[in-house]
Amino acid sequence: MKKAEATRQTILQKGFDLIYTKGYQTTSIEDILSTTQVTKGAFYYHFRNKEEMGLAIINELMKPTLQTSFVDLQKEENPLKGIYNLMKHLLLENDFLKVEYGCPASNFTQEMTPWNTHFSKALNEIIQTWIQVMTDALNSGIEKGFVSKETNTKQVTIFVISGYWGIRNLGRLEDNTTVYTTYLNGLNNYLHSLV
Amino acid sequence: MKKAEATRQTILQKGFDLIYTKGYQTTSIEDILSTTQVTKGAFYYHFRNKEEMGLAIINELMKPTLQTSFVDLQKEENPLKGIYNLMKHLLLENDFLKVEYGCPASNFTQEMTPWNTHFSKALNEIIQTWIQVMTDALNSGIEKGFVSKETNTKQVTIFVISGYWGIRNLGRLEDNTTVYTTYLNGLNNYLHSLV
DNA sequence: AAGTAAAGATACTGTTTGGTATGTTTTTAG
DNA sequence: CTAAAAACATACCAAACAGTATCTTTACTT
Repeated sequence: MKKAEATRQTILQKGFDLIYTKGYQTTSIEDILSTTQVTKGAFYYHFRNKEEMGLAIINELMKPTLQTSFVDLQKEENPLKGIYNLMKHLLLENDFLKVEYGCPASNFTQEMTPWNTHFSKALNEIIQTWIQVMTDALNSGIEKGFVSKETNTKQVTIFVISGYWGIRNLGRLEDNTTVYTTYLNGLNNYLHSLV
Repeated sequence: MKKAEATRQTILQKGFDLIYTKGYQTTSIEDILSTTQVTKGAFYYHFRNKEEMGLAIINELMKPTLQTSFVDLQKEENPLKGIYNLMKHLLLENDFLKVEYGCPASNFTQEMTPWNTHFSKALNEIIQTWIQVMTDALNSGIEKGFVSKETNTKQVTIFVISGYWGIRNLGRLEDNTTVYTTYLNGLNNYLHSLV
């Protein structure tokens, strides 16, 4: 990796870390600079402003990362199992995502949506892809007989993703993984009702 | 109402409006002052600082408002119907809550949790009350035969509330009530699986 | 009506912060 | 090797903002 590209990645990575743990607005550019070896000149060489960095974090860091989690869903034969395992993985086993910090995409959405349309648009693209992948998985699950034919796959997808975002929010408040296991049990029961 | 109390309420009300639509951090005290007839002197007479105002908004405005929505849940005989109607009301019929702005409590939580424990605590109290009320309703629903005896009421509550918070988040992104109706249908199916 | 405390108005301050101007070093192309 | 462009460094600026100091008006009590 070229050196210039390395500093760019440093900024994005550290920027993501700080924003994930503290929020976008409470993370100042100075914060990023002081916790790295990057100077202001370098920062503004790579990004026109703070917003451009934020968008780069979404598009170049978060998007690809989430993309990989879709793979787990796609390689599982039974989508109901796939969905449950994905959620379990995201909530309990992924040591990149922490309870107390919630879901990066969800956090970002909540904080930025009211006043920044660019962010909303970028985030919406991510979530729409997720919805698409899950719906497709459920549809093929119907064909393979894993899911009841009467299932409205789009509806189930929306329902499941809502639950995920919500529980992440709740998890932050309580700062405790027991709500996660409780949620997962609830999800499990729900998914079984779709067979 | 005394005049002093009136200005205090003006601040809280306008503060809530702005925070609900724009977020806490993007709402400056100057914003509140310029959209009301209140001056800085008056503001700082009533509140020691911005945080104290935020907490007052949670405790004196949001808490009581949410309390009233619980009543709907408690007066319904069948808790499953009660839950569905409550959600439907909150999502589609309450013209105080807007799609594009989401759920005030959820928004606040997301924005403040990472850096302000006072806010988290106040918000957690609200949500814990909500959980309690819903669980109680479901428990009495079991006794009355509306809900299956095998139901884990706490689990169902967590599952339902997560869904609500999540869909509000999703609704903001898409800025469209169709996700709400989709969600409500999903919720309806889920609740029927508990009979 | 007068005196006192509550309530409100105005001007100001210190700091944070995003962003710029300008200069220096490093890399790359020819 | 050298010139030019890319990459980085430092000092500075203007705006926004939370909060304070001080002064004036309003409301209440006796």
